[in-house]
Amino acid sequence: MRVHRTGLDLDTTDYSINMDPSYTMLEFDSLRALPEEAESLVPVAASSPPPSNGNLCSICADRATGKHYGAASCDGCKGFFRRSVRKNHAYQCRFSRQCVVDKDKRNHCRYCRLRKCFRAGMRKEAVQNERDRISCRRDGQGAGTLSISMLLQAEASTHQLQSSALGIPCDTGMKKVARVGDVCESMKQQLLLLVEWAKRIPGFCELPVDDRVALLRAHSAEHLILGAARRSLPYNDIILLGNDFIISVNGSEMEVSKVAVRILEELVRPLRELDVTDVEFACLKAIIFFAPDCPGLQNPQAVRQIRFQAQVLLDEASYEQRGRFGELLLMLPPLQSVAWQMVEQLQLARLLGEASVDSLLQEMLLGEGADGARAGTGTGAEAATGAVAKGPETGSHTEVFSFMSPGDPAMACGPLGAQGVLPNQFISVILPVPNSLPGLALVPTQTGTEVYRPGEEAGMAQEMPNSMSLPHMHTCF
Amino acid sequence: MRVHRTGLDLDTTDYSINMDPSYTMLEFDSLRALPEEAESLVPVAASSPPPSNGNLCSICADRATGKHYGAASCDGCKGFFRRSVRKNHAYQCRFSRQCVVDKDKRNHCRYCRLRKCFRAGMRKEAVQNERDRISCRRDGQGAGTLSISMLLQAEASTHQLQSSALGIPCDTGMKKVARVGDVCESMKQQLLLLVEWAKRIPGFCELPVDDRVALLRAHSAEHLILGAARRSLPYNDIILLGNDFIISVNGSEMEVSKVAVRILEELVRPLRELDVTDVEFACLKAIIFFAPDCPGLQNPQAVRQIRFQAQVLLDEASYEQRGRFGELLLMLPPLQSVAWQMVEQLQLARLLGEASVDSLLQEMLLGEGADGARAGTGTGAEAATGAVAKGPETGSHTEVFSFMSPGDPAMACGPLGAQGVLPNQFISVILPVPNSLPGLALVPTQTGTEVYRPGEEAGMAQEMPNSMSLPHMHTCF
DNA sequence: AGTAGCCGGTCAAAGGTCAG
DNA sequence: GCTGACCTTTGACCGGCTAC
Repeated sequence: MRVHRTGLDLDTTDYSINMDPSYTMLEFDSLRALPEEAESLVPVAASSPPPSNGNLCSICADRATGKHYGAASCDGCKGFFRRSVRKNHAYQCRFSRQCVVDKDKRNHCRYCRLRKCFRAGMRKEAVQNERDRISCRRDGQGAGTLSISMLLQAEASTHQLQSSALGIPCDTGMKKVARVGDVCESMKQQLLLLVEWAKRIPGFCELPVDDRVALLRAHSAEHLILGAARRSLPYNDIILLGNDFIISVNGSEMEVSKVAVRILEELVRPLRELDVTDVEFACLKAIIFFAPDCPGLQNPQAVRQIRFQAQVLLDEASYEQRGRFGELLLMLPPLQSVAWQMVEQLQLARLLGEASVDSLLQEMLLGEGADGARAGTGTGAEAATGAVAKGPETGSHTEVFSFMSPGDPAMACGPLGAQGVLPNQFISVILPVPNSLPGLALVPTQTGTEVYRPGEEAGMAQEMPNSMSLPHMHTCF
Repeated sequence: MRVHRTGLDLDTTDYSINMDPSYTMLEFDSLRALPEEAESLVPVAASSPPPSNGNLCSICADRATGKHYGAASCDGCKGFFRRSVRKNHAYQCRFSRQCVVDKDKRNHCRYCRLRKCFRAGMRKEAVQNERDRISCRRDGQGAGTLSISMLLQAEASTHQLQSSALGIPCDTGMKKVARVGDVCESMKQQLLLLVEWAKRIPGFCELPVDDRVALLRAHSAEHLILGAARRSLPYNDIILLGNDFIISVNGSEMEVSKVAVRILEELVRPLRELDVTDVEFACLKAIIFFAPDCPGLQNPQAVRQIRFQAQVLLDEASYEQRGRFGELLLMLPPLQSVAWQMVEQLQLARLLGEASVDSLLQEMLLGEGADGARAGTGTGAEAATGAVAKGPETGSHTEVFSFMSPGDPAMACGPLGAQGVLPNQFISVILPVPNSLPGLALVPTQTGTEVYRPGEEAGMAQEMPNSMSLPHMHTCF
């Protein structure tokens, strides 16, 4: 054990500097040290080539001697992990399980050290096992590797677009209370931004086009709600829409304000209490988006893998505070619930003629003709294997009740025939930019399948023929 | 531990640099410098090794156990030096700082002993930070907190009850395919077991009675689904019910089998891939149960705290596999989704007269007259503060659509008047044990508010008058 | 054939323990 | 409370195997 100094005793200065390392940086390091994979859990979560931390131990930030048991680590953490696994040690933290694990203090708490080993990607299966090592599979490289910076960029780009492209003044003092139409307009804008966001995620662009469509539809309502909640964090008792209208608890129409109250109580309040960071928001968004049990996915495993990465990124980003990661993930069920209620309200408003719902909202939010707008709904991600084959029974009571709720199970399990038809039409609708967002510039997607044709987008969403894209739902009305 | 110092020991300079820590041992540092003559470049260690040879302590001439902190020394001097440095002890010589330090008299003067340690070449830099305790782990188990063993006990007790109390053989080969009635019967049994389970959780028993009722209602459907999924893990393509009936993907009625497919695809499959443990199941159950955004809670913070504990327990139980905790929590949104679909099916079946839904199912699953059976729904946990005050608008379109879906928002946000009326009645219904579970013995709860009265429970659920307990929902039909 | 990467093992020298 | 005989843990270094 080299007590402190290496042969070259120049470390002394470094030492005093490292005494108080910004812990976040250490986290960042370990965060980049994404492990190869997580067993059967997820195929191959690509190992990220650690750009900055090069040869730092992802557990304690000491000098790493290579990858050991799945994580770049120093000899100390390597030996510690091996001994712990071999002897099946059950450590206990004498404090609150948030001990700092760095070069100086790594021996202070074995529980927290071991835990950080696991978090950094060490796997106990790698101990004592064969020497073969799967290191051949080490480079997933660019394919499907998520990173914080990528997510932040995607987020920033849509925010840029939002504030610069909208012709509506965003910073004037008095904000107008939104009416139903304003809400719909805002939702539409936000949905377009969601598409933009998704296109900035390389993993998304590499998915089959049908899967991309499915993902865009599946949780769009939750993204709207999450975005609204986030936007409203600085305010009290109002929801700030993307188009600068507000929804007030007291001053808005009843149907609208009911959802608003839930957003404030169940989402804004806990988000505020957690003081969620931008990074955490970005991760949450990706976690919601890449839902592997989204109905009709051709390649759910790829989606699961991306979500896994996002989930691990969030874990790393929120590691410093004990229990924080769990609290963040536990926002998702209420978010889903509120989102559904919003969709129901929208449905209702449309039925009553209070809102004009254009095709975009129809297809993304109301899940027209498909299973969209519902979380983890439908026959399941892998349903295409057979369970869906007996779909056509939907007709029995379905048509009667299908208008009951956009989340009606009969709809969700409806024939998947629409999948073959809808997606391409759908994507042609949502990818071009309507005039309402004049400054919005689309970057070409990496797959090149969708092309932005400047002349064709105007009013397209409204004018799109429904005959093909709404094969099922519209027959119910 | 190898101390990697070469013959060139530049510590002298370091020493003077490190002088600051207001340490009275500084005295010894300078003292140590004293013996050096003009040649301060000569390493101390090189000059120190006194005639005292390999296996003699260079401080007290006792038998040395090796090199410690830079000098061959015995365990006594080693420990003495470590303690002195660690505790920053300031000794004083009562004589003239010329005390003899040998095996016999080494404890006579700590000042002179420590000085001799330094002179022999011991360096305080070689003393490390305090480490973790090796043995004797004291369990700082706080009272009133959740624990794994508590959760496992609660789980085990309901399993015991289940297998011993049911008059139905559980291990015969051929299992019967459930019809709608069988499903309902199973659900009812499981809901009663859920109540039993909850009563084994001390934190639950300490909640206000209305909150206990609210929690029991809020996510009962998810518990049924989770239980079914868990029970079905060992099988393929079937759902095993608690009463030993099965739901087959192919052989069951359509409505039932649709939910079954989703359970299999979205829940059983990932749970199986994760190979979820009993402990993890137990934690998940508690996390689902203690939902702080359950509508109408008087004390959401207490519930949030319990869930936090459960969530942290799960984290600790699953931290050995990277990303596992997140994957487990991410089962909850699809679970919620499937649960709602099941409730909708149940509602539908009841509408069509296919199922006889008794009061228990009505109140716990369908959320009659309250917001139950929905996850994180309603006006929010803290809604009672004011948002609900303007509830009565529910009547507008609500009655028309309230049967649309058990999760209908209009219902969820309905007047909370029911809360004052329902709970106590409700709890009186679900706490006694119907005859269908003859062997089920209730343990008295710790609060003592509910008492098991053996003579009164028979058929109570069925016979309970609906007039009070279903003030809202039943008027819709 | 050589080298890089990762696993296993070793053991001096850290650490902690707990009667006395 | 300190001491020190006795035990555990740490980690720098090295040997060996596999893949490229």
